[in-house]
Amino acid sequence: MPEGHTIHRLARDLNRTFRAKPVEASSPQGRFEAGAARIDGQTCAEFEAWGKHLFATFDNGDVLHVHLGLIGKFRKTKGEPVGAVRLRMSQGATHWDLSGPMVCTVGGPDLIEEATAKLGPDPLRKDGDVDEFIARMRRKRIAIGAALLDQSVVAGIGNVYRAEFLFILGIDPRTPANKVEEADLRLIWNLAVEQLRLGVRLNRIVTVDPSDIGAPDAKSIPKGERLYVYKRQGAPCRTCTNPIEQFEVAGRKMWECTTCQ
DNA sequence: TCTTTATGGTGAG
DNA sequence: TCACCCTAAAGAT
Repeated sequence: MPEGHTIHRLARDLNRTFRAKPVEASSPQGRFEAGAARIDGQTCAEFEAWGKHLFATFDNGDVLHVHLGLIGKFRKTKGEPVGAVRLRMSQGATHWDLSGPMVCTVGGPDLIEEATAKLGPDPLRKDGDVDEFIARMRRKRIAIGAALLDQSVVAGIGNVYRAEFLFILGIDPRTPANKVEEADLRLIWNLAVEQLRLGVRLNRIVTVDPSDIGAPDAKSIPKGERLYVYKRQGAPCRTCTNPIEQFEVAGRKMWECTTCQ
């Protein structure tokens, strides 16, 4: 399920299957027949991610653009398609099935530039720039809790990470973005780099520090203990035991500990 | 077997 | 701010 770490992990895994190899493409569901036909038989140059956007470039310059949205999935399988599969990409007996994407289009070489023009820096990309992040935050009067979801400010953070980052750093989500200290913005960026990288490695979001709950490492933390505040309304804060509160920021559910933040 | 929810985003009013 | 899009899994009955 997709925040930036999911998409970067997908790019990595898809490259292992398809990079420099010819691709078979089809649309079992039938809603992407023309697009699938256009890339069918082409050789994949590379998959790459920018924030929550995923791109595949082919040797002839064509580009596949995928955005999973809230419910999209891109899964590896050896079997027949299950459910509504918009796009199946195959290499030998290995298939990758895409279902429920918000965006699935094929275009020319300019597609990547067009799709990323409005995106802010991505903490997982080599070209991700903390000063650009700070500059974009400086221009925002909206709450920091809303700004972290704004993909034109920073690309790849979603509803789980924003709640968790603000808890970890003890920042009130309602603080206007342009009033957050530059030092704190730097801390947010650095935390995003660290946490999203961990998310890619584990292929899941784990923000809790293992030592906080006596676990040997992040990978071994059981489900239900991996997050500090997300979806934990009423549960005791892992730091101060006060109940976590739920409210809304930018039209999305948000959780916080009013004592720690 | 229902209904609800979801780690996202757009476009209309 | 709201309706809406896409799909599947989890939760309620």
